[in-house]
Amino acid sequence: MTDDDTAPTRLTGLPSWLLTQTAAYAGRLVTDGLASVDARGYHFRVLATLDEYGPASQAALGRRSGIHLSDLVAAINELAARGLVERAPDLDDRRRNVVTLTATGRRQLATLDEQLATVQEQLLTPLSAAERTQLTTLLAKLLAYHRMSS
Amino acid sequence: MTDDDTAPTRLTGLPSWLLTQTAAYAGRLVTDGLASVDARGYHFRVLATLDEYGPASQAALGRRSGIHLSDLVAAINELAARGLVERAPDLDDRRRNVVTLTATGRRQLATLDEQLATVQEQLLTPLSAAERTQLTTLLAKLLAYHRMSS
DNA sequence: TAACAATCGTTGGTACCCCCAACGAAAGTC
DNA sequence: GACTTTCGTTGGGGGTACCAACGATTGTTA
Repeated sequence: MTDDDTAPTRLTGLPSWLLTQTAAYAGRLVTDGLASVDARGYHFRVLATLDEYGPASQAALGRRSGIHLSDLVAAINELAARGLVERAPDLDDRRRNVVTLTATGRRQLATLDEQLATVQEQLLTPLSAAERTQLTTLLAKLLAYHRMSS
Repeated sequence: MTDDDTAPTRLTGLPSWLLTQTAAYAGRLVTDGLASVDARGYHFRVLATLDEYGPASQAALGRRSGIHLSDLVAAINELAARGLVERAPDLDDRRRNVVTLTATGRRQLATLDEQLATVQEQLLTPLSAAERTQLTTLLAKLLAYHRMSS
């Protein structure tokens, strides 16, 4: 019956397959790591963006974090419920909300940073330091290209 | 207002972020490419697995393609509805179904192969030939490691 | 200034991939 | 014969990503 459970070469040869598969493992590690501190990917992305660029409207936040506006609403709701973020109406432009990182949010961000550092180590374990920079360089190149033409 | 729409360095520095983001682009290309010939990822994976290993039970198919048994049911339903696959009860083991690739299915697989080849080209455009093999080597290494310890 | 266009936040829905729990039916094992 | 395992199936959930539409507000411009 040859009941091997190894993948077809049709798949293992495709770069897109390798990418999405490894990304799936990476995603699982990230999701689990963040879940252990009651967070998920969107939360970190929002907090990190706020920390780096300062308070912003949801629209600007979405553009910078790459999160869809409609998904951002729920993410901010969850963050606000946890007291990590504050959402207040913008007095200068009454269409907007101003989202601000709280002190608690900044502490949580530090926790998430640690968690994610651990995850990176788990993810890249089999690679040498040189290989890791190789990988990030190549991925960054791909990302830059596709970010441009979109 | 500095309304740049570029991502925070907090994110761009994380390998897991680079991976999942590039994978997102790759996934979009794959999804669109396959959708243009009325297919999706699971379909290709099933067809390719059948082509390489021959007729098999759904359980074996799931193990080899990495598709969850519960998801495989729907995928085979869709493939069978398109006449690309045949599902017949196994006479030797009446718990099993034997899934077989049809001639139409084999032709469709060829079409999908072409589509995906195009996608690989789109995906890897900014990389040289050497860089492409570098990338696939690194990804394969990561994948092998994480497949083991799971 | 009045009409039009664009932006912002929100809601609700879709798609894909991945995973889990449970079940009846059929096989294998002791 | 009881027990366990496998197989196919159903139903559900979660996370990421996207689209369409809407009221409200702002801007542009004729």
